[in-house]
Amino acid sequence: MTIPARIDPVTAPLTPAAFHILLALVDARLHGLGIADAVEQLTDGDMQLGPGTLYRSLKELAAVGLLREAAAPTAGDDPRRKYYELTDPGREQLELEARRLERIVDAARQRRVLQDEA
Amino acid sequence: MTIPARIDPVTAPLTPAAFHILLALVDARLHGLGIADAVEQLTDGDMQLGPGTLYRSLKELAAVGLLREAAAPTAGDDPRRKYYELTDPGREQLELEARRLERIVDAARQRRVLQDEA
DNA sequence: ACATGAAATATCCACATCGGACATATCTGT
DNA sequence: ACAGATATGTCCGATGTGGATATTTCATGT
Repeated sequence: MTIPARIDPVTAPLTPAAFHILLALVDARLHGLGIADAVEQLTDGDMQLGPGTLYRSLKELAAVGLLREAAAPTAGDDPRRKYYELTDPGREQLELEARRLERIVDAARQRRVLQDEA
Repeated sequence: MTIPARIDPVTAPLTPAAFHILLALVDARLHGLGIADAVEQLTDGDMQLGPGTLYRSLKELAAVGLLREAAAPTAGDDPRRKYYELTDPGREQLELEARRLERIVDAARQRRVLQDEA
């Protein structure tokens, strides 16, 4: 399973894959492939989760309690699907990581790397 | 040397290490360890470049022309130091990556992941 | 009802990235 | 001259990623 060594809430940089998965689950309960699709849309196609990264990440994120399996949102749903939802710690970590990225973008702004565009 | 496979300007996500190195060089000509220090300050200690990542990244970034070696800024400088400066393509790539990160942060904001703080 | 293709989950492997250990050379201060 | 700090560089093990592949189950057309 290779449980991630760092659950340390202070340093804890989430992997890009983990971050995007959690972000996709903020306001929607989704299943594996639904998450992959959501992530792709969310990033304008920049981030494409292969099945390897996708299911490994889901397994590990569930193992450390940042998300959990959840019941299907609708009744007659495809029973093969496994739905996931964010946990409270998951949302915390997501927020931490988002702030970390925000600081990076701010640093780039301070150095005028992001020019204004039309 | 393992020249990076992707110099593709469209998709081109810079590695975190490469991004921070280029960012550190935006308004300062620095040498290797100086870059590592700058990156650590820039990220509030989040990102610490080990010598492996540092010198490997510098070599590869120079090889693909995103930065170049430059003369020492001051005269009586430690001759062991190798200074680096950004190239125009380097600044372009930096800007692209910064924008990519900005989009991610925006997505997080839209989903109200970043709560206001005091 | 049945065959066919799509959807969904899951595993395996090869590759890229990373950080620390280690090595070597040179500078600085006492 | 000596000791410790500074600086660059290489090597290796650990981690993260994506594609190929496998397997099962669902949905669709005839």
